[in-house]
Amino acid sequence: MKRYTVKELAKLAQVSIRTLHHYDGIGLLKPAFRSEKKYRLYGKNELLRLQQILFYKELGLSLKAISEVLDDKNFNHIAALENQRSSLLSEQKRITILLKTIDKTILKLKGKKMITDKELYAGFSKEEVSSMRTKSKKKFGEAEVQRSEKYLKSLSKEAFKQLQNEQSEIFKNLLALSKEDVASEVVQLEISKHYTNTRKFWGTNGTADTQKSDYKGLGKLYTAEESYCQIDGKHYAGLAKFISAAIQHFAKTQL
Amino acid sequence: MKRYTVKELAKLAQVSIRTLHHYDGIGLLKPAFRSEKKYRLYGKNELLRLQQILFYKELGLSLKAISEVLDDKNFNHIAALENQRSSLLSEQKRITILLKTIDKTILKLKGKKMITDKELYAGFSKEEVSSMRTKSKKKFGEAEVQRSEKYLKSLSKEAFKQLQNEQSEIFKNLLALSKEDVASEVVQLEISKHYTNTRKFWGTNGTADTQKSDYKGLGKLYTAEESYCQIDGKHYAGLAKFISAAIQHFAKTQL
DNA sequence: TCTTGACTCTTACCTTAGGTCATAGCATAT
DNA sequence: ATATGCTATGACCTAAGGTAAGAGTCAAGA
Repeated sequence: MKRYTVKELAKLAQVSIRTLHHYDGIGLLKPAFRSEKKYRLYGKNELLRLQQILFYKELGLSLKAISEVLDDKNFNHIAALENQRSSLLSEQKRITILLKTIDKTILKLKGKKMITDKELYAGFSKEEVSSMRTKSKKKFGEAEVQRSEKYLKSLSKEAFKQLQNEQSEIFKNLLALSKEDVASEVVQLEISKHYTNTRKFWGTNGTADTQKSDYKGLGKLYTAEESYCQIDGKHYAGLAKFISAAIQHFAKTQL
Repeated sequence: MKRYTVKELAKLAQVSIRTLHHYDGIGLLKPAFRSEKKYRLYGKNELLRLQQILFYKELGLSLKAISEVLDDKNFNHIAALENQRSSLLSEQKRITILLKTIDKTILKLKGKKMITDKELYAGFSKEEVSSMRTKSKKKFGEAEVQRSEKYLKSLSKEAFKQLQNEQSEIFKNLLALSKEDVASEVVQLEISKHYTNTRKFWGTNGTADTQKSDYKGLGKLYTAEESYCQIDGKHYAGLAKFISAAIQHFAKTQL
């Protein structure tokens, strides 16, 4: 007769060893017997029972309920299943209602505040954001990118404009500080604001990755395409280079 | 400005006081201030916030997630809602699959073992069982009755036949004992078996109610309609009266 | 004024289904 | 004999409160 150790049984049934310990503890699945050294040893019957347990668990029954179903030979499994079926049905109904509610709420919140794509990319070029997203996809996967995309698009006009204004404000401050050392505290403070603000545009603020190279890349982009750091549509000589240098320093020392 | 104590707020928002304590503890909903004696006092803003909390909770967000949504003014509620929406969608999909699985399993288990109505009422008259159910409904409510109905119908042919056989066996034993005193131990032991078995037919075995009057009613029915206690289709003079008397005694002394 | 009942406070243990250590005993191959 | 791997038990942790104990507080009636 084949005997399984905890590890073997766990692997066979795709559960953790802790789970087997737990089931033993609550008396849901006891080993066929213990070795001399108290090792748990399971047989075919236990494997079978474990599979039944997992089946009922998948259907959402609690371990206690499963105990009752499996141990009461007299009682019929069908009753338990029918019971669970009706629970699942009401849960399904509940979720349907919740989905309707959530959709209505979203519509209401979006209302006329939904910003257009044009407005979305007014602060950053479409290509720039698009490229950032492509890179992000490789790092974080499709789902995460879609999440942030949704976030950006769902920003209200007001919030988006505020972001733009903040960015513009930072540029102005930096312009005023453009005779300072790029490594000076005052300049680096502004850059730190710029970094945070930029990540809000990217929809990646709050994520673990500091995006060091992305941010450095943005700095270089400023020198290559000075139009990106205009202030109120006006160009200021040397500003792009100054900001870019400050960004490189920030990335090197902070990220 | 209106101030609410824990009890008032709890009642207003239909939550427990413990919940308010908890929300305070985790910083989700702090009282506007504390009285001199440390009593929590809430204002309108807190009521409003609590309502928002409950809304999101209803949608299935964790308290932690709710904290984040409500506290990050910068962050948009829509993102959180969209997120939750997709969670709910997959949950709905999962449940649909589970329901299919459960239905298939039920069908398989029932297979050809499902007993027909004809078989179900073969041992007891349809009217009798039906009347018992109607009475039970008043006592226990619809849900409980449906549960037991399911149980009865889900009995396998084998289990059902076994019940019938046991009932028949009891009648035979009682026939053999029909010269004994109805109050004698031997007779009362058989009646006790009959009682348990009958409650299995009724699907009420295991419930708290002893169904004293129902059971006594059944005894009287036996004398009124002797066909109910035939053995293998044969009628035995006086048997119904004997059993009925024994049942009355059992009900009086045991139930 | 004292007492009683209703209310409040904090502290703490309990619930599910295990996850995640820590510590120690056992097994096996080198 | 030792290194590696497996096992055991015990303990603490999670989410969202329920339940209860013990003590302080408040308002009303005697």
